[in-house]
Amino acid sequence: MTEFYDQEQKIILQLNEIYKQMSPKFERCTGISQSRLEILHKLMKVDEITQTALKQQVNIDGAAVTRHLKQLEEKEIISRRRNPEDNRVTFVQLTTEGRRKIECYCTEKESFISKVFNGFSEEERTVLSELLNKVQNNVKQID
Amino acid sequence: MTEFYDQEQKIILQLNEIYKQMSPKFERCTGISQSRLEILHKLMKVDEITQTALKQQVNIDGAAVTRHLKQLEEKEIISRRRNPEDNRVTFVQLTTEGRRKIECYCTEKESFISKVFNGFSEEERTVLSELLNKVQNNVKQID
DNA sequence: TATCAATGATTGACGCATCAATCATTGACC
DNA sequence: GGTCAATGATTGATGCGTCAATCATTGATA
Repeated sequence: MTEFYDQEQKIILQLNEIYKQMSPKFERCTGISQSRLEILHKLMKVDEITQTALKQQVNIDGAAVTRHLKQLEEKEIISRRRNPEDNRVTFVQLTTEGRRKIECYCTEKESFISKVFNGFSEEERTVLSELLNKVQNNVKQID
Repeated sequence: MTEFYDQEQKIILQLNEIYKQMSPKFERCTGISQSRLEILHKLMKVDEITQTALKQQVNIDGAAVTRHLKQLEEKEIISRRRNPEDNRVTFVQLTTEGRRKIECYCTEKESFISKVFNGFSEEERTVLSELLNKVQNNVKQID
């Protein structure tokens, strides 16, 4: 109905395209998927964390978390153990080897991200972040 | 390296989250996935179009296009025919029934999008679109 | 103590995207 | 006319996400 519909539609399209273009490039450049690196990044900041807490922090489905962790465990990047006080919950932790590897990933990620914001002023970044925040809040309220 | 790294990283996170939160809600609200609706939207604007051209316009993999069209064909929303002058290429076209159905989807989409931009001024939308464009161009140049 | 609801993790089925491999058709070139 | 590279569409394998169903464990309660 609004006369600004075309503009709005274009922004939605831009958001989608950025995501679709960025994700595969991120993965090629850094050697790891965004989700998985996000998991590892959370793990890096703590000693040990509950799988449920981790799931909430990275905001992906528990099933997906389980599968990520399973593979990371096979590669011996993380280790898991049951909580002896409550056998339902499992603790997740980086191995020392894992912790070392992530350093590299993070360096690559940093370099990737700086390319994404090439030519941006601090002002522009701030404005962009605020506007995105506004969008995000609106989206959150839908339904 | 840059001292603004945290801010940049946050924006990347915001972009991802918006995408991840918006996509499923879009689908629930409109009753159709974004990609599929984008395909139909392109089809609505033309009489007939080549499958390759369609693929380029929606910017997704040919394999995915084939699979979408296959299902849309089964539901009799679109129809396809070979180009008699070159049997390799296939033309895609909305059926009249399909064209009718899309009207509804588009109405829902419009309502959805207006919620996403609730409270935005025209100025803000313009700035956002420009900044996203800048991001997109940077991403395009990576690799 | 037996039952039962809640919680956490896992698995299965599915959707949607990618890439790589394959198949059919075409057109150019010997 | 036969060969061969290019083009367009399809299929298969894989990755990653969702939801729904299931399983084990726990704690409250009759």
